[in-house]
Amino acid sequence: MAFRAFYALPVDNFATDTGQHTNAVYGFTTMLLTMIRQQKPTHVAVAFDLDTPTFRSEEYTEYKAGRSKTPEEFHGQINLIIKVMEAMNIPTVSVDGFEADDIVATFAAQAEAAGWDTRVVSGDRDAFQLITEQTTVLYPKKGVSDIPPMDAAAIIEKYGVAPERYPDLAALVGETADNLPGVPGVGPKTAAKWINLYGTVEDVLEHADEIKGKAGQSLRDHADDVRRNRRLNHLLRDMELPVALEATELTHPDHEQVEELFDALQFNTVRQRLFDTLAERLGGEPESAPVEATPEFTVLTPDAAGAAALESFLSEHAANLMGVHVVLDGPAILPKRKIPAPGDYGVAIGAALVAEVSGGAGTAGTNTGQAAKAAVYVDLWLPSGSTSPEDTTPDAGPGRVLAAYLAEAGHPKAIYDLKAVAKSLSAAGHRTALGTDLVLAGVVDDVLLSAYLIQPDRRSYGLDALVQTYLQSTLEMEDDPTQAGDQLELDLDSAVEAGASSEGAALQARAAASVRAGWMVRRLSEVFSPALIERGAQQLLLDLEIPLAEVMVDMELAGIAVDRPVLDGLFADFTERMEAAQESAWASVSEVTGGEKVNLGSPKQLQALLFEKLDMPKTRKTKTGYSTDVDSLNDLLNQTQHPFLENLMLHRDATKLRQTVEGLRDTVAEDGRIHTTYSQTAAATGRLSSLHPNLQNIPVRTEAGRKIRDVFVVGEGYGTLLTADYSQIEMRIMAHLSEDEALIQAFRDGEDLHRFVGAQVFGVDPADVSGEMRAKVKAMSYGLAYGLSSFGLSKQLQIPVDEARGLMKGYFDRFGAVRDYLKDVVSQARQDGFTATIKGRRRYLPDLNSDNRQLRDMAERAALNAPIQGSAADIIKQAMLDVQLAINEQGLRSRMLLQVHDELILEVPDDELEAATALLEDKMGHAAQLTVPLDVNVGVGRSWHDAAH
DNA sequence: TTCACCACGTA
DNA sequence: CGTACGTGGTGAAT
Repeated sequence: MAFRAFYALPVDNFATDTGQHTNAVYGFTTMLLTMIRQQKPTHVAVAFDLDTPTFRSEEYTEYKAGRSKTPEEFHGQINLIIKVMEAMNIPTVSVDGFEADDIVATFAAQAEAAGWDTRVVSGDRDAFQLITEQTTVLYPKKGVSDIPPMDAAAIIEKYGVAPERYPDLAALVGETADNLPGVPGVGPKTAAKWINLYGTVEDVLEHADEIKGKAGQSLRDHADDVRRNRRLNHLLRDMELPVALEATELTHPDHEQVEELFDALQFNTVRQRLFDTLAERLGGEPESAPVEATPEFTVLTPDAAGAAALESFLSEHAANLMGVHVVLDGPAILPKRKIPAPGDYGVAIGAALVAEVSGGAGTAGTNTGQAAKAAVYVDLWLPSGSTSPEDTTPDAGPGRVLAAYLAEAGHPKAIYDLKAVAKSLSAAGHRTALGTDLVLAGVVDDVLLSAYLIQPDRRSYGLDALVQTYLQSTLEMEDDPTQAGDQLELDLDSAVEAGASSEGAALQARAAASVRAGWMVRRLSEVFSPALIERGAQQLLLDLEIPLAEVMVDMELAGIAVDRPVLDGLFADFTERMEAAQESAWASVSEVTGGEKVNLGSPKQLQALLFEKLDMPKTRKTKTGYSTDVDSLNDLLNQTQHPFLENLMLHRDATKLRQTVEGLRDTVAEDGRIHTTYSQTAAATGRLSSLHPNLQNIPVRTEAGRKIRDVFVVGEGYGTLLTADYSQIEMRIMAHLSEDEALIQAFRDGEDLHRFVGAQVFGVDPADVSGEMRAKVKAMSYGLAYGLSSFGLSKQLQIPVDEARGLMKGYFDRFGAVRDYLKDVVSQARQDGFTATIKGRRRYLPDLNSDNRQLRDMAERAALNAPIQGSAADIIKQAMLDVQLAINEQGLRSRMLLQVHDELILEVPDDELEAATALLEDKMGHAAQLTVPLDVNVGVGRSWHDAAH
């Protein structure tokens, strides 16, 4: 059942912050609680398999062979389940040499003898043989929520034989999972026919000669297999068990132990369900409604009465933290290829405000009673039939009151995805009844950002996923997951039936969903707040990430102007190059291919051509064959001088550039600008990422690629683009964190870092450091921050491993503190379980203690890099805030448009150029106090390319 | 239509 | 056998 739970529940949604997976624990526990509630047992025991051999594997060494080994993520969860059982005072039994099903069968036999009704819950069909009048088997159909009871009638209906004959049927058919082959060509239907004709397996075999045809011959040929199967699938019913039947009586759980364990597992909701379920069974206090139940709410009418109702609601609750959920109707309903433009970022069509009445529940995790809640919903959508805001009387409705509340910085709000909400509210005036844009202030928690700070390497930060992980609940309208799903439709139907208009019903449903989401945001905030404080991440949230989200709203809305003709010209140019290279490539192999046009974009077809038809030497292995990446192709070119390879690489280059240009062209909005979207929760180190399109990977290294940067230009009404980037920020952070005197001195003296280091490593004068030496040292210095090995360095520099090792030794001899620092980072992280940046941003790396060497090594390299990359991210984020603040203070029109990890791009009116330059140098240069100066380079130009210095 | 894989652009 | 990302093509599976 634990295994079933493991595969039924998404492993990513069930993990503690430290990386312990809990999906099997969660699934098993909830399944057991459901069983207790449904079946109302007086006695419960749980049996486990052991890893050790059993009498079955002794008899048949192939038993259960060929099973893929247990996934890494399942590891350790069984022990956690046993701990949960201990906390619940439910005995767990396992016996060396036997399987869980034998234990279960023995318990069932004892119970039957004692005249008890028995339920066996098992994911093994062999348990069907235990079914009698008194004993029912609960066998999971799928997952852990659909576990129908199987009695004799159900078995007969499903398999056509009585339960006691089921193992006979299984013996004939075979069981793949146990590696027990049956009679080839015989399925359940044939087997059932024979069993009903003759009886047991032995009876069938006795009459084997009477069975005609292929099946009969097959049976005779495999009689031994069948007998073996039957022996092995027979469950023992007379074992010696270490626990007496009477000792399995269900009792009250160990309250303290459950609290402690569930704190560690971060089960915040099941704990209540556990106490409630057991209390209900054992006649304790009455069951309380779950904390996550949707609050009762009022939909405010779009008139003076609604406004008054909202006023009164706010006068009572606005001073306290409220969960605010804004219904966005936008990207979700836009066709995928539609290019977002200002006003298209999703439109706010309603908002729910949810408060927790003081005197209700305490802090998260210690809730014992039901929280008192209060909620209202304000719809902002244009009423049916109206085409413009004028059709309504917004001044009289609750919209104005809501707008004032949202804009009031003194009213604390918890929200989900501040940036997205603020963007859509800023466009509210276009499409809602309010006729004005909305301002959002007073956000003291964005649970999206809180979750990211707590666990920065999650795959999904969707509200539903967070609710699942941290509240073990769902956004679906019904708490019971087995009944979720059709609830919304049901509500709609019943409302329509009751005579309401379908529009009214839709409003009601929208309101309910919004209120529920608002409540979940409120609850998440409650759970996250203490967690943030415990991690020292509260400042990061309040002083860095939340204000940064607000800054990015304006950056995203601004976008960056593009020169359309230049863009189109590049596309044509790259297309031409691509086609030319393709023709040449095809021509250069036409003799081998017979003119067949290989798809140059298909690694698979390339492999066939290069390694089979042309019989070139094999390159690096990939999962699906041999690599055709640039390094490999260059190696091949050196060895074979085949012109196809050159043409192929030219084609690759041209295709990639063309693709980049095409991607940009597709995303130019109607305002002639490209609006990227920054993700604040994508990179585990704390960096931002850029999406739709990604403007953080625009080519720069090659001449042809750099031309693409000429496409990004200053927009109308502004004079120039201004770029400012940090020079060698990661190396400076390395110097700061390692406190290496030599490195620090180099930066303080303002020397060319790589020249300086080169001089040290090669033992020559800085003036005598050749370009080649400098390049080697540069590669090494940066590589160190990533955990580069001598092997990797040798490959990158195309030098012997010994030489690479010598380089590294030379480096560490001169910069010993760097080596000590790198060593300390890993050992400290192994101890703490996390790394931290200069602002205290953590990254958890549980794999540092993994048994798997590859995983462990990867985690070590991540541990080396995270503090450095993450601190750089902290610094530029701080700089962005400081820059924006200074722009505001000085009343400048200049505006930030892009961030590319260590670079900011601004749009500046001519008369502000001086002020903006000074401001950037100052704010970026002083965003952090390091032991070394932060050096900033500023460039100016009409395009991004020209502004590069 | 979805997914894994490869390849490749940036810092 | 250096980190952190996002995008897009291919080809197999659904």
